[in-house]
Amino acid sequence: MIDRAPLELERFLPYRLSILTNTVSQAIAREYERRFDLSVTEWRVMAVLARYDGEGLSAREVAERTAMDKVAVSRAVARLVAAGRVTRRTHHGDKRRSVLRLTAKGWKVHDAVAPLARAQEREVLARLDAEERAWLARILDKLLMA
Amino acid sequence: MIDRAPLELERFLPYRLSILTNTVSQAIAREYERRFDLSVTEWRVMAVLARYDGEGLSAREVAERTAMDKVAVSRAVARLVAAGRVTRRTHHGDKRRSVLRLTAKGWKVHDAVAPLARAQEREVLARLDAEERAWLARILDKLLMA
DNA sequence: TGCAAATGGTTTCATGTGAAACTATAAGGG
DNA sequence: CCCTTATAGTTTCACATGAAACCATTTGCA
Repeated sequence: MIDRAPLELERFLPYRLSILTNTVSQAIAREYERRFDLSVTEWRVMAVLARYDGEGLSAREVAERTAMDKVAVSRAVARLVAAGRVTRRTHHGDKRRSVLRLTAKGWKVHDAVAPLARAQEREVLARLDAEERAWLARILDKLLMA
Repeated sequence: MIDRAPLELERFLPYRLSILTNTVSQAIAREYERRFDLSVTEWRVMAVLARYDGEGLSAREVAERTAMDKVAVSRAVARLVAAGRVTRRTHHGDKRRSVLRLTAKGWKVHDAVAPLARAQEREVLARLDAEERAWLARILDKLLMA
């Protein structure tokens, strides 16, 4: 049986996910790109550095925790270091590895952006009722695991 | 009250949506990009042309129905025309507008790709049970309207 | 009518991005 | 130990993308 019925793009899951992701991400990204000269990739790097602060993550660990590839991380880190938002040192005992940490300046940016991000998330979730939010969380968990 | 708790990226909705969208889209996109030399944007254009066939859509209408901007559509159409998959004529009575249609060759590609796309969607949805699928549809409807 | 504003579409420019190649260092196996 | 292989990270190249400028045509209205 040949499957020739026209594909209805607006009912097609990958398409709908793509639209939703773009609108949700862009809404906030534009804001902090403009106000802080901070790209999405840079923000993600800052977020994980903030979260695992004190440990001093390597670029590879950042890549793992942000689902970005190492090239993207390398570039984001280079910009963050140039902007004085992140320090990069060499790992004791493994000169290949870098040790990344937020600077005080980096923390200030983080503390300004984090509430914006949270507010944006709340705004989206506010359009759902409690039951829908619970299902959404569950569905994402399921689809995202391995 | 200042909101300084570290932002957990892996629980953050925009981030999770972004990961999910990328994995879902790339899984299939890679396949038909390689086999048919067809980008995601080109595929979307073909999908709406197939769906509204006979009417002969303009580039603007394609843009509306694919949520792509007019630049992206212009480029995708140019490639499709060059590949002989789409014809472009000038609208009767409005020389600014184009009238786009799939060629027989275009239909062949469409008929080969559409089942791949559907199969990919089914594969994702198969990871959810019936109840979850219903909620997902409902949640996307709600989040995507307006 | 004639002219400013709007519309359809393309081109240009500056920037972002992934893949692959590359450098440097470390680890592992004979 | 040496030498192959693996790993961390950067650079290069080729291409995708969005914003703004642009051209042609049409519309609205003084």
